[in-house]
Amino acid sequence: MTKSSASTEAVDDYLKAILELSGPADARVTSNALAAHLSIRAASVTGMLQKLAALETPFVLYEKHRGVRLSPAGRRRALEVIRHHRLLERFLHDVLDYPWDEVHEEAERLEHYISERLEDRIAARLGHPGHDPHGHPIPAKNGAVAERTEVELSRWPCGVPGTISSVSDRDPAALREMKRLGLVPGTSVLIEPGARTGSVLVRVAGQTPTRLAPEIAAGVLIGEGS
Amino acid sequence: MTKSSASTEAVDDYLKAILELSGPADARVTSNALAAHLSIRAASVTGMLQKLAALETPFVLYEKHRGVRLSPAGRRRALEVIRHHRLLERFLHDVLDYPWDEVHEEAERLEHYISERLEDRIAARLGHPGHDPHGHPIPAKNGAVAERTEVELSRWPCGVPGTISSVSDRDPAALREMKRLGLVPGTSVLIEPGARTGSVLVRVAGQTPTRLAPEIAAGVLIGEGS
DNA sequence: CGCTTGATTTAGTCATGCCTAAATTTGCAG
DNA sequence: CTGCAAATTTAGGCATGACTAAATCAAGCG
Repeated sequence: MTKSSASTEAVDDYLKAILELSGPADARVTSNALAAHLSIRAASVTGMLQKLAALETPFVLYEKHRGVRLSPAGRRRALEVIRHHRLLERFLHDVLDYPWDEVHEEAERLEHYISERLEDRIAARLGHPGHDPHGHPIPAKNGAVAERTEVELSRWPCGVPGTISSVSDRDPAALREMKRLGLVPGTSVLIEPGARTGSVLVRVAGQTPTRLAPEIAAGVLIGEGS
Repeated sequence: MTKSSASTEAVDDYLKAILELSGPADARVTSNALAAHLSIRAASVTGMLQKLAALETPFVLYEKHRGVRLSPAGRRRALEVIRHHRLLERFLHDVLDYPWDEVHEEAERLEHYISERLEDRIAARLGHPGHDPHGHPIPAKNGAVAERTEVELSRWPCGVPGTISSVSDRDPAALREMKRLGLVPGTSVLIEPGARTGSVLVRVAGQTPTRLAPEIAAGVLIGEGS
């Protein structure tokens, strides 16, 4: 008796993790990578992947020892949860005045529990926004996600003006630091030449350049724009 | 090793049920009553009550075969969850335009997952309301609940003007019916004499009296007021 | 080609919370 | 006071989802 669908918090988290780790190329994701990302043991991952692949409508395509990829259903659910997350962040930030370094944790919990109805109401209330407060695109209801042409900050050429596109929301301290430096999505910056160990020298228009620590710089995407 | 605190969705639901069933007199609640209220088996209730009573800080006082009562900690948590629920209902209704017969279900799910922080933001945003959209009082953060002097509609004396105080939110159809009849909290009404089988003849100021079915009337509280 | 090493899977546990079936207790009628 | 019926508890299971320890697989090296 293969189980039907339904989706728990744990399942949602696996699907989101697979989507994030597989990248735009939809590469296979290893158990180890998932275990690290989810902070659980690899053995637990294997068990779950076997279940997710054995569902009546499987959420993943799984070949033992070769990693997993999302099935269409799995991708659909993952995008739905990400949509919930980013809409919630936008909502908490815009309507309830949450500071942008605090929205992530709350959204991470609630994303699993809001109904389709609430999702729609929030989106309507916000005017169907395209991005969360950190600059990440909000998937549409049909799963469409805006193209991402941005690159990591450390890969942007020196001397070419660019615009901060998004900032990782996984580390509140990093977000506070970015805010302090004025490096919020939409900000125009120049990369200055300087010693590289992953760290980056950034200049916000008209200000003194600042050095960003590698952990922080790694979470910043930058795109074209004056 | 007795387990510490933490509180799951299931635990919250038990505590809320005990609070609701024990009434203002804080009477003991039987396993059977809980089982019926929660739509689960009595045997499952027994197991859970034993756990809730064995916690490092017990949520209930439990004597086998004699029912349970909430401990101070249990009461505190129950009131917190009810506060979440009613604040959420108010919020969904006022800020997100949910119809009043739909707020209950959504709030029932979310009440377990909102942080203290979000609770506070919502309360602030609403101006610290005292009642949910159905007229039920919202417990204060310290657990204080407004006195309830109201009585069931069927117990209100005929001919004495009263004001609809609250309407049970457990049945969406009943709520729609009440809305249709204009019987929302705050409405002034008169009870007309008429055959009683639990049903009630109500007259909203200036209108023709309507007969309320017993299931519906049972969920309505009425108090003094023109 | 065989081996070592790291990645991965299997096997067996545990806690949560629900269920059924089988005691057992309680309380009320006679 | 007895005994039955209803309420309640015990015993034993199942599903979820995590963990540890012990296989096993795979991949690169010599």
